[in-house]
Amino acid sequence: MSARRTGRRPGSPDTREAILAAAREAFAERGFDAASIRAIATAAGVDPALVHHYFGGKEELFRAATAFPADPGRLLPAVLAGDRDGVGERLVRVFLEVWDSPVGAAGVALLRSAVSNDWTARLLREFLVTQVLRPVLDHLAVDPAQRPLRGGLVATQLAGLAMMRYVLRFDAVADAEPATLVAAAGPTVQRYLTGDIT
Amino acid sequence: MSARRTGRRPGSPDTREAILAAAREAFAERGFDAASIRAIATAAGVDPALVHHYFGGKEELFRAATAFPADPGRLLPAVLAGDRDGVGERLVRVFLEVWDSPVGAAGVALLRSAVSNDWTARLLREFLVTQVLRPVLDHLAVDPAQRPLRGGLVATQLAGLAMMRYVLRFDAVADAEPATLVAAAGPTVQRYLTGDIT
DNA sequence: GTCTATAGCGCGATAGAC
DNA sequence: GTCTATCGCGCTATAGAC
Repeated sequence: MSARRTGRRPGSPDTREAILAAAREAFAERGFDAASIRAIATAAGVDPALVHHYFGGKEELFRAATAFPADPGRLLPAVLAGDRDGVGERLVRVFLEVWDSPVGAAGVALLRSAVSNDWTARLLREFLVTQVLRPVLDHLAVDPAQRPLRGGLVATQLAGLAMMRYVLRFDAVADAEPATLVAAAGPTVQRYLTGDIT
Repeated sequence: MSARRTGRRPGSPDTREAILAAAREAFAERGFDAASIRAIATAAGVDPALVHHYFGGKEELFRAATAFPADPGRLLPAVLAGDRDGVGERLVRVFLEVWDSPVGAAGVALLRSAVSNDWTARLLREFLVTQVLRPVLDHLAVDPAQRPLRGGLVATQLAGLAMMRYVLRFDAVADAEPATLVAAAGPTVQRYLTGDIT
């Protein structure tokens, strides 16, 4: 899907998008460090220097490629609407929907890079906390003293799911139907959010 | 930084062990790709060429450094002994004990490297399946048709725990008491092993 | 046994020609 | 706007001197 620009664009209008798509894929596949501008440029059919021309540097390219296209502010209301006991299941369901979709590559890129790169790790932590965990815990009016731990536990299950399904590609998890994983992990997340964890 | 002495290191008691220790730490901290033999050699106070002399190559050094010193065959009996409903908790407890101990660095190295390196990912998958999941599922006599999924789910929770506690260092999880995490994640693992996941 | 030196590679980045 | 050419770097690995 490419947004067409109105008005005359110098050169090929799609070049920028092609670079971004190639970058997203490369970062998702190999992580920030291992992905190379040269390989991205080749995949996009352009010259490496052009990438610098458009984006300035590798970090800026990464940020542009992973700028989260799925605005959690738009998705969370659907998770939070409805009964309190169903938040866990709905959170896992939306999580899988996003990550299974094409934009999920940005998430994979972020996760894969966060493992061996400090500043992308911070990016991921902040995204998780401020965009996902905090709003959910707020909405459920969880005891503030328990929020860090409960949020962290939710993060372990979601991150583990993402790791096995998208990064390490553990067969049984990677090939499972979303509904199967929702049924399995939904109650876990629900318990971490509102259940008895002592 | 210049602890360097000219001439031959006399009677260095165990240069090999020093290199292995430095390697384990470097691989745990930065992953296979990002860790460099040069840095490892410097940390161990030896010349990079000496590392090659002892171990032959980077891959062999990695294998030597992560050769799992905690034999699961020795630890699993304690997990499996006892009531069937306590396997989840005991598995999480032993898991944390091993990873919190010095030898846990090998696990962190393996996990961190598996993310951006195909053959270390395979190493990790095989270790998980053959050394941990399969014996546990066998012992519990889980329906063979369900073993891949149930094993995969257990893997998501354990891997997520390891990611948050040791790799991404999500505060609430990294600083939590082992007992807290056992109480929280134990029942999850137990349910994935023997509970209702439909 | 240990170190110096270097080959050979891929990388990010940039200058400047068209 | 796009590309060629190149700089400077860090890496693994090896050859060979002490």
